[in-house]
Amino acid sequence: MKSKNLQISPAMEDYLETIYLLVGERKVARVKDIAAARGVKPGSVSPAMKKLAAMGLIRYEQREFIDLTPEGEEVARRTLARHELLRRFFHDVLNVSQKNARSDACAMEHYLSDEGVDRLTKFFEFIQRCPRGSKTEFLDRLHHCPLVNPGQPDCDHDCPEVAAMSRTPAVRRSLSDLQPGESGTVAQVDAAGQVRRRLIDRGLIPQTTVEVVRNLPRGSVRILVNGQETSLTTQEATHVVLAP
Amino acid sequence: MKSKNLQISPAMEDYLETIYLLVGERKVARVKDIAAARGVKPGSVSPAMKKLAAMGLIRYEQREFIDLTPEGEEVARRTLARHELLRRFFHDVLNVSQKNARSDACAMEHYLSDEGVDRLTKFFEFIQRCPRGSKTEFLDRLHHCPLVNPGQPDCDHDCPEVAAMSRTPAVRRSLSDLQPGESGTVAQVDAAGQVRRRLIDRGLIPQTTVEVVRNLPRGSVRILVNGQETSLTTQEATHVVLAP
DNA sequence: ATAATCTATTAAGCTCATCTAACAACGTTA
DNA sequence: TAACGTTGTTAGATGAGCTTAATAGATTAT
Repeated sequence: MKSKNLQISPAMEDYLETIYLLVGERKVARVKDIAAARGVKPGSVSPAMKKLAAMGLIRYEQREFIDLTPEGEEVARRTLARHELLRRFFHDVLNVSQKNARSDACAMEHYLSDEGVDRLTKFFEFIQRCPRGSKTEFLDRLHHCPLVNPGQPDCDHDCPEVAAMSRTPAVRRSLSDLQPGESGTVAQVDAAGQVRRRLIDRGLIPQTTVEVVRNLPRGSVRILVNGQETSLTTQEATHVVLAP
Repeated sequence: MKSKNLQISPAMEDYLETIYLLVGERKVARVKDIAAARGVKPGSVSPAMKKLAAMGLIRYEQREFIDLTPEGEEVARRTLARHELLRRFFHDVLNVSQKNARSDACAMEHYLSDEGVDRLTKFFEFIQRCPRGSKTEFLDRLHHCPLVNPGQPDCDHDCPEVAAMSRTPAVRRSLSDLQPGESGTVAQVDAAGQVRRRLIDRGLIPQTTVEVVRNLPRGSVRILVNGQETSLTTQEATHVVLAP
């Protein structure tokens, strides 16, 4: 009696999820289909099925159709629920492309804690029910806010921030305005493409505190982010908008 | 010249991140410290350091202090930025406990796509800059909304939803009100603890369409969620609030 | 019924990340 | 300088998950 039942691994969860979906759409799951769906070879699937059968998660007789036990179905559904939750968050809330939303969700579904599931669900409940958080009131603003998405039409014709921006576009404090020793809080990374990525990758994300350590020759600054020093060109620093 | 430089693995990213943090707080990273920080044995660290050195990501002479190369530092910082982004989202936005926010972020940081990073950053920029999305206007409401967090004081004394709720608490349509053949959209899972988890795990998350297939004896219903059939007790079904 | 074809299983071997346990280098103290 | 304790390295083993290639069972066509 060897109890190998420590924890179910991401790969095994994926197998269960795949079987669940296959049974749902084609009534039966065969080794070949599972292999194709997961992008692995059939030779990998057989031993995995044995294992799942030994764990009591699938019903599996050699060379027969594969089906989930109630326990396996529970795991599959739970995994799929996490997947859907994450996929929707990335796609519907953050506007990430379907493809990336799906693949991000696919990898992260195995790691999201129960508490995370619960709170993410609450988030959707709020979006759905609070009039101030509802689709038009929050998601549309998020997706169309000209402060964050340059070129978008004004989300709200009485938004003071947007008005301030269009009247005096220069009224903003950026990282390049700080003197050595001064610090501020990042409000926005006002750049796109490579520059944006580079700045974000250095930890310059909103609500982070950043301090200018000293100015370097050749138009660079030495900064302190998350307790670590890095250098930035002054050019790059102008794209880091600070909170007032 | 064997090019083993396919992709950097999660474990290697973790090593780089750990070294980065150690160098930041103690100036030096030693094998022992890295092992302790990652919760592995020193015997696992040495070969990993060899590998990272071969990839040009760390500077490493046997038995000497370990340091990141500029390339390694870039990877470490990028990983850490993802970590912070996710951690903050879970903790600050979703109110997940520090502990879970950290561990969720720690596992997911390796899988979040560039697009996900970008959009999550945009989300924070919006929260920070849009007056309607700002801390008081959005996060506080999210965290204190009595619609979603029972027992919280009213977030806003003229919220029509909350008013409706307190005047006529029975005015709501739940899954148990549907007849076989009818369907609806989940707005909220109005339950806590085990019941909530069970319902969420079955895919009953907000914005999901659910159809009642038929009533079963013994007070159960057969439902269709995400193209799959499941059963629920009528008791459980009453906790699934549907959108009007 | 038999051959051809498809599908599933098995065995051997690979990579990754880890462990344990023996061993080597170094620094400190006696 | 000799001995000891700390730290780092190495070798060998493990386990998960995968591949490939050979083999075995089923199904279909002739």
